[in-house]
Amino acid sequence: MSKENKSRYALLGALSYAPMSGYDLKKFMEGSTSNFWNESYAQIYPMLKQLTNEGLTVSHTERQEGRPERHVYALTDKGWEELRRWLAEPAERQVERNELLLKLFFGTRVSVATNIEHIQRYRGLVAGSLQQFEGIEATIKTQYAENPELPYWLITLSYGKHISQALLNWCDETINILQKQQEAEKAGTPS
Amino acid sequence: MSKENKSRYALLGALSYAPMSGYDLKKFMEGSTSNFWNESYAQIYPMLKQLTNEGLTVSHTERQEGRPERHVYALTDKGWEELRRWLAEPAERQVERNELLLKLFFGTRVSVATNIEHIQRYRGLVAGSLQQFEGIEATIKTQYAENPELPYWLITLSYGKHISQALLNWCDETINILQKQQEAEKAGTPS
DNA sequence: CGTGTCATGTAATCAGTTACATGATTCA
DNA sequence: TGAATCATGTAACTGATTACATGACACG
Repeated sequence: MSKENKSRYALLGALSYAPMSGYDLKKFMEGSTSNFWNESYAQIYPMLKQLTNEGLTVSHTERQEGRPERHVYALTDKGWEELRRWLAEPAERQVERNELLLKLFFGTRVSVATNIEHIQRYRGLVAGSLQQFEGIEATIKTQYAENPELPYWLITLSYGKHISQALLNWCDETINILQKQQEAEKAGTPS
Repeated sequence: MSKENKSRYALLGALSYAPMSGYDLKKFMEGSTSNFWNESYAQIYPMLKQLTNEGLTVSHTERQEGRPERHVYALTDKGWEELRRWLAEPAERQVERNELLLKLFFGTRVSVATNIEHIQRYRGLVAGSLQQFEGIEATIKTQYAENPELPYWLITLSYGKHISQALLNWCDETINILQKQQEAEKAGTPS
C-alpha cells in the first residue's frame, strides 16, 4: 500500500516499449521522459536485479566483440501485470519544493533588484524549455505520425507547454510589479 | 560549493520573521510556505542544533507552567548574513518528478477510460488548490494590507494561481482529446 | 593523444520520511 | 473518555546522488 518505490514502475514502463539494458534504459529516459522523470545508474542497476529476483523481468546476456557485455532485461507476464496494476492506480500528488518561491517569500531581506534578477534568469530558462518542447513536438509529429503512442507523448509535451507558458506570464507580471515597486522606492517612499 | 542543504535556509528565512521554537517553525511553514516548502520535525530539530553550533542562531529556554519547555531560536548577525548571501544567489532549477505524466507516457498499456479518470481526479485536486489560493489571497490582502511583506506573499500565490489555471486548461484539453479517441475506438478503428 | 561512447557496477554519503517515545492540559 | 494541542526529540529506514573503479574502441 501507501509508499511504493516508483523507480520500479519507470523501469517496467520503459521495458514495456522494448527489452533493454541498464545503459539503454538511461538513454531511453534521457530522450523521452527526462522532463518529468529520470533515474541514475545507481538506481537502475540494483533495481533491475531486484525486479529479476521478484520475477517481474528476465535477463539474458549479449556478448559483443571489443565491447562490454550487454545485460538485456525484458518484462515477464508478471511484470506486465504489475505495470498495469500500477497504471490503473491513481497517481499521488507530491508537494514539490520550489527554491525560487522560497527566496521570493523572503524577498524583503534583499533588494528589489536582486529579486528581479532571479526572476529574469528563471524566465530565460523557462523560455528555453518551451522552445525545446515545441521543437520536439514538431519532430515527433512527423516522425512518429502513425505510432499509436504518439497521442500520449503529445499529452506530456502539452503539459510542459502549458506550464511553461503560464510561468512566462507569471514572470512578466511579477517583474512588472517589482519594477513599479522599485520606482516607488526611488521616488522616496512617501508615507 | 554546489550542493547545499536548503532546509537551513528555509529555517533561517522563517527565523528572519521572528524568533521561534521548532514547533513554531513547523506551524509557521504549514501556514505560509506549505504549498512550495515544508519541513518535518525530524529535519527541524537537528538542524536547529546544527545552526546553533555554526553560530547562525542562538537559543534560549522559556519555562512554562504545565507545558513542556520552549526552546526559542533567533538569528545572529552571522545568521542574517548567511541568509542574505543565499538570497542573493540564483535559485537552482530542479527537475521534478511527475507521476501522473509517467503514467500517461505509458498510456496505451491501459484503457483510455483509465487515463481519463486519472486526469479527472487530478483536475479536481487542482481546482481545489486554485480555490484555496484565491481564498488566501483575499484574506491576506485585507488582513495584511499595510505589511511590507505582502507583495512578496502575493507573488508566491500568483505563481500558484497561474500554474493551477494552466493545469486546469491542460486537463480539459487532454480529457477532450482522449474522449474523441475513445469514440473513434468504439466506432471500430477504421484503417 | 585526449575526449567521448559503450557498458557495468559498488560504496559512501546525504536527504527525507515514518515510527517511536514521553507526558501534561484542554476541550467536546 | 478520548482526541487534540503543546512540545521535544531519536532511531530506523528508504530514496537518491556523487564519487569511484574498470577497460576497450572510435573519432578528430
